[in-house]
Amino acid sequence: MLFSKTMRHKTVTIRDVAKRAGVGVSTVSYVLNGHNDHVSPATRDLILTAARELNYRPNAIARSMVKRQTATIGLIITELQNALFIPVTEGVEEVLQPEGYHILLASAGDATSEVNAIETMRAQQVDGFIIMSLSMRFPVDHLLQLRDAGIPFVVINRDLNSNEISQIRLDEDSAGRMATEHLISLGHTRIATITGPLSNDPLIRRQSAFGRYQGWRSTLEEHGLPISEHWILDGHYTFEGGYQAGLKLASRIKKRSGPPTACFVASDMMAVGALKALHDAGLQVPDDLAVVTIGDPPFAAYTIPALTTLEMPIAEAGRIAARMVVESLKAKKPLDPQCITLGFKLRIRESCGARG
Amino acid sequence: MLFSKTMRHKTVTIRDVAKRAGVGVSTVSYVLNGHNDHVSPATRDLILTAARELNYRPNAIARSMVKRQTATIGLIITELQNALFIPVTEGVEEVLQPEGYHILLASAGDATSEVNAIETMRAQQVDGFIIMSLSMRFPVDHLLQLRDAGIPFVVINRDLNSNEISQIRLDEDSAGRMATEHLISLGHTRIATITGPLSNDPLIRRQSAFGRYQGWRSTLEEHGLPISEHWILDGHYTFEGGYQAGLKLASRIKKRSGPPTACFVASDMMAVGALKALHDAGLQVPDDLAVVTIGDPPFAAYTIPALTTLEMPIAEAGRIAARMVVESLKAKKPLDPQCITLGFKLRIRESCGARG
DNA sequence: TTGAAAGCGCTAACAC
DNA sequence: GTGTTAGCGCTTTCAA
Repeated sequence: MLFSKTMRHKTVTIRDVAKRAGVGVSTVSYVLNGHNDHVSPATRDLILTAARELNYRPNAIARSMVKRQTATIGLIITELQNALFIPVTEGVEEVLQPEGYHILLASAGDATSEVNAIETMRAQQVDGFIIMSLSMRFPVDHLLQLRDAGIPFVVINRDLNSNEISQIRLDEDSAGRMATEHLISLGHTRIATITGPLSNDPLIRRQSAFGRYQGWRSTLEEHGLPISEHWILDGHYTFEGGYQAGLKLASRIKKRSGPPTACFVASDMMAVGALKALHDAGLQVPDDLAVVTIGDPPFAAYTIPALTTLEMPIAEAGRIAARMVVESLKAKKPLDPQCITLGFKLRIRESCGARG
Repeated sequence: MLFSKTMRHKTVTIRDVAKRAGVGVSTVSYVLNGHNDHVSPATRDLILTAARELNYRPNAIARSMVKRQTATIGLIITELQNALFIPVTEGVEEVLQPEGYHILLASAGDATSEVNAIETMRAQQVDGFIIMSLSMRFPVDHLLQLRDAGIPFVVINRDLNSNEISQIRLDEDSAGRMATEHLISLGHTRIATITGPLSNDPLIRRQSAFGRYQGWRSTLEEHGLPISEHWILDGHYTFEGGYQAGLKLASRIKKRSGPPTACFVASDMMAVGALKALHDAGLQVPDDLAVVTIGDPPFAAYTIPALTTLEMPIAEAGRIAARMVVESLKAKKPLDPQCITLGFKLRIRESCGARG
């Protein structure tokens, strides 16, 4: 260490480096930014050693100040507790980091705090936004405002019927269809469903829940298969909700009055709950009830039985979103609004039986 | 909207507000920062309306520039995929957000990228750091350097034998002991363990794995209970590792040559794997083998059987860490290094039998 | 009670 | 090739 303890709070600036190297600040700036074409190798070395000797550390804030960009992207998540948080963040980081962008993170569970988070981050001068939501209905005004401000951003997993906003959606309807088709292809004709929150309360209702449910319903209708209202159970997208729904299903099966032989469970958490309920009720999966679900968490292969499920392309959504805003930033062109819809992939394991 | 589309990129500055209100910039600054004592209510109103009319948005970057602090904390995580990521982040955000601090997020899986991440964030002028690790052995030099720079930071869950660095540790040893004691209190005398990576390779080895293993071992020794080397299986802290270890345990149990009747599984992921292995082998938990584990993920109550486990105080660690660095920042005093050790809490469910 | 002015550390014309 | 200089938008003495 070159510094005594007493000096350590004095920040070394580009001016100090310039002085020590006996050159002007702009030359230092050029070298530090790799604009070597304009600088002779000799001065270059001079500057580099001076910087090293002084333990110089460029101040990115000052740089942002003049360049008027921060190389920082705001990542807003509606719920940290949500399992999707990990994969999006992974995807986002994976593309942002090599591009030299940083992530400013905030969680915002409702519309008000989302507005606040965006406002704060705009104050922090983030260059763009990635907003990962829970597919609830949210007001859209503040997003349009963002767009008007020319700040690139993309919304993942929200139900927006605006074509002025870039968004990445998951094809929930076709997920419901794929799951149901899978069950039908296995010979099932009596198929129940455990849904996410279908409430009309916009604060609770999840669009994904509705989409998945619709997919299930349409598929049964198209195949001319029976739909019993008793076979539609709301599991609230929670473990416990899935458990309770599973219990109801189990009692129905035990009564043997034309019970379902299969069930489409709209989320992995609910599926885990349902599996336990069925087990607790003394029923066998898949023999008494085949189960297919959505979401492929790490534990899906280790439940009893292992879950046949539709993998959600969440990390991919994160990657795409990140790429979109980075592209826009690099091209210095506004992000022209597009809606990308991502599909799900079937992972066959045990919960629908050995054949699939 | 007051602006036409063409003007929307012209940023409104404090000077514009001052001009419009017919006052000096300093007065505007006072008002905007709530230093109302020095300003007459009349001018105050003037300024506030001017700001509103211009849709003025303060530039936090410029502010940071002069105040030389950013109200931003760097959060460095060794592995986004790790389940602990969610609870720490939650804890950290919970205390940081109301204090007006922001989170700059980065993942860094090895020592080199940790050094890089810290360097980048220092360039970004973060005010402090929270470093959440995987309890591997990491070099400590860059941390000491951070400390010398007077930047407050705390390290969570790393095995540092430096008393110059603030850290929050989990009492892994006593977790191992508690788990084992629980099994013993239930009458078990033949107790196996599935451990985390115990390898001597510092890149793989986890200190937590070692601590938990030691806790198990010491407890058995103190009780004069037998320890068979065959009862120590490395499950690598993964689902699959737990599964494989579970399979081995199962074959040992079936041979009936003095098999273990209980097992301390050092992580919840491994426990889930082991549960499945035991099930696949046709064995019953807890009847054929009681299982106690560490980590209380949301699904723990819904495995078959539900996991009796030791809850890790990870969110609490995040909260404490965040509080520590915020305190230090507010007091403008260096964080005096302390090592806080957090304990685990027993959650009794089904995997050790109805009695516990 | 208010305003003018001097920076915070850096980049990028613009001169030489 | 290299140095001088004018800001980026804000806070904060210091005078008035």
